[in-house]
Amino acid sequence: MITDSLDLRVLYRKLYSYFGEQHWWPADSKLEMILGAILTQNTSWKNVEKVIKNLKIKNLMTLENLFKISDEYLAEQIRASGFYRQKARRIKNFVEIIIRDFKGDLELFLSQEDLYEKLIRISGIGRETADSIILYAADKPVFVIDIYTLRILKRMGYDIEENKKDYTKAQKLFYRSLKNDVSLFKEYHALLVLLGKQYCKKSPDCKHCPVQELCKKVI
DNA sequence: CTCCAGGGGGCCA
DNA sequence: TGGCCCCATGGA
Repeated sequence: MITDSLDLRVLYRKLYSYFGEQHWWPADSKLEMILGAILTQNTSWKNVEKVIKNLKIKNLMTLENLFKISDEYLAEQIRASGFYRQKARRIKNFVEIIIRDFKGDLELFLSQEDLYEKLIRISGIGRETADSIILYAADKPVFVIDIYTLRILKRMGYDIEENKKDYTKAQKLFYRSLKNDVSLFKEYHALLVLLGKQYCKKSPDCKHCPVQELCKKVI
């Protein structure tokens, strides 16, 4: 088992030099970032882009308008992102908290000391979505773990399974290896997703993978 | 046709 | 806790 934290620093350097800056999260506002985080749950970003574009056209990229409309109407507007009835309710759950408990002040909500606990309490926002919001909307240094990250760590030889139960375990690996830097965490997560999408898929393309020398078994 | 995507919640042992 | 099932569209 590889436990040398140097590997995770080497991985970042190699990914960064190969792929370059990713400038995540791609969103025009914090609200858009948060909606994107909910909409992309187990869903391709391509579909989410369509929905975000549609929400802007329908003038629904505001807390007030999202609060006003019915679940059914919102569900119709986000149909292309899948799980649309659930996600409509999840978005409403979030919006209702901001409107009712924070007077619609999203910045005030994001500056809460116990932001993670407040986020995780909202039905439809789990660990990954909460961490994504804290990193990319509140700009606080948490390392986001997703299925790609778990898969990459596993294939590199770490004692990690592609299962949410190893979320905290995977997070600790990065915390032990890296300095607490918001920009670094933002960029690293984006690079891991990119690597996962292009080369470290379920059926991997190790032959062309830019970091295959860090992997335990190359297929 | 099948597989899977920038997850989360409910239920049950 | 952890395993299983459900949610659902759209692209490859």
